[in-house]
Amino acid sequence: MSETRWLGAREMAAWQAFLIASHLLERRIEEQLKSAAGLTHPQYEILALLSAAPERRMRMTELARGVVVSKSGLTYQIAQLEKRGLVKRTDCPGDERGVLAVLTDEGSRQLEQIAPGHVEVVRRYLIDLLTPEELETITAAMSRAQRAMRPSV
Amino acid sequence: MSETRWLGAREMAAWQAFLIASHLLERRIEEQLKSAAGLTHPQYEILALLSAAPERRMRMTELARGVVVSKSGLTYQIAQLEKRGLVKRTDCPGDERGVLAVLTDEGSRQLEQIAPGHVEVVRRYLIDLLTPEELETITAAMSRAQRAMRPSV
DNA sequence: TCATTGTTGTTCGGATTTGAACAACTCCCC
DNA sequence: GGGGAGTTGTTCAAATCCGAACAACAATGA
Repeated sequence: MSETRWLGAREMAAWQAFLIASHLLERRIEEQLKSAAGLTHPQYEILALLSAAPERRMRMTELARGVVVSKSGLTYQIAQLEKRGLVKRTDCPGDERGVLAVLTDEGSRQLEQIAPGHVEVVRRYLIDLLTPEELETITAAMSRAQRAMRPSV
Repeated sequence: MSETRWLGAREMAAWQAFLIASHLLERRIEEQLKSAAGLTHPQYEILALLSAAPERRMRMTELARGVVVSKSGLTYQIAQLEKRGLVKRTDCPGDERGVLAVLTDEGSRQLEQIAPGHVEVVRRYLIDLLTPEELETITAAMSRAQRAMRPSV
C-alpha cells in the first residue's frame, strides 16, 4: 500500500478546470440541441458518426464505442432515433448476430439543419477561445489520455 | 443568417479528442467510485466540496453550482447521502428558506478512505500523462471556457 | 464434427437526472 | 409598511443511462 500522491496546487487547478468546463459545456450542448431539435447529445453524436461512416452505416458495437456509451444505452437511443425515422436498422451481411444502424435520408437532412447550431456552441464555448497552440496541445494531451483509457485507438 | 463556420481538421481533432477523453474519463471515474465505495461521481464531488468548505457546510444552491448539477439533482443526491449518514441538512441561520448541507464526521472519515483511489484514477488517466507545460495550458484554456459559460467565477 | 469459448445485441430492473411547477421566504423601492 | 419581483429548495413526471442476465450466433481447436 503505497503512500497517496495527492494532487498539487497546479494539478488540482488543472483537474478542477477541466472537470467543471467539460460539465458546463456538456450542459450547454445538451440545452442547445434539446431546444433546437429535441435531441440529446448522444443522439446527435450517433447521427454525426453515421453520417461520416462509409455508406452511412455502422455496427452497433462499433457505434457504441464511438459515442462512448454502453451497449444497452445505444440500443435505447437507436430505438428513439428509429421512431423518428432518422435511423433504421438493417441486418448485417455476413454476421447473423449483427445489426447495422443506417442513417436515413431524412436523418441526413435533419443533421444538416441541426449541425450549424451545434457547431456554433462548440465554437463559442471552447474552440474559438483557444489559440492554435492551445488547440494542438489539447489534441495531443487528450489523444494521449484516450490511448491510456482505451486498449486500441 | 451568416454562413456556418465549420470546424477545420485541426479544430475537429481537438474537439473529438476532448469529447471522447472526457467521456472515457467520466466512465472510469464512475466505475472506480462505484466499485470501491458505491458512490457516483457527483456524490463524491459533493463530499469533496463540503470537505473543503468553511465549517464543512454549504448552501444547496452554491453546492449545485459547484458540482454543476441541477437544483433538483442536488436535492436527490443530498437525500441519498443523508440516508448513508455522510451528510446532514441544517437550517440556514439568517435565511429561513435556505438549507445547509453539512458533511458529518462519518462522511469526512469515509471521504478520507475513498479519496486515494479516486485520485489514483485521475492521475493515471489524465494528470500524470501531462507535462507541466500542458498542465498550465489546459488550466488556462479550461478556465477561459469556464468564464465564457458562467456569468461569474 | 462438435463442444468450448467469445461476441453481439436486447431486455430488464433500478438508479439518476432534468425542467417545470410550486410554496415559502427575502429584497427592493415607493 | 407593503406590494411586486426575485430566490430558494422540493416535488413530480418523464427521459435517460448503466450493469447484469440472456439468447443467438461465430470462431476456435481438438
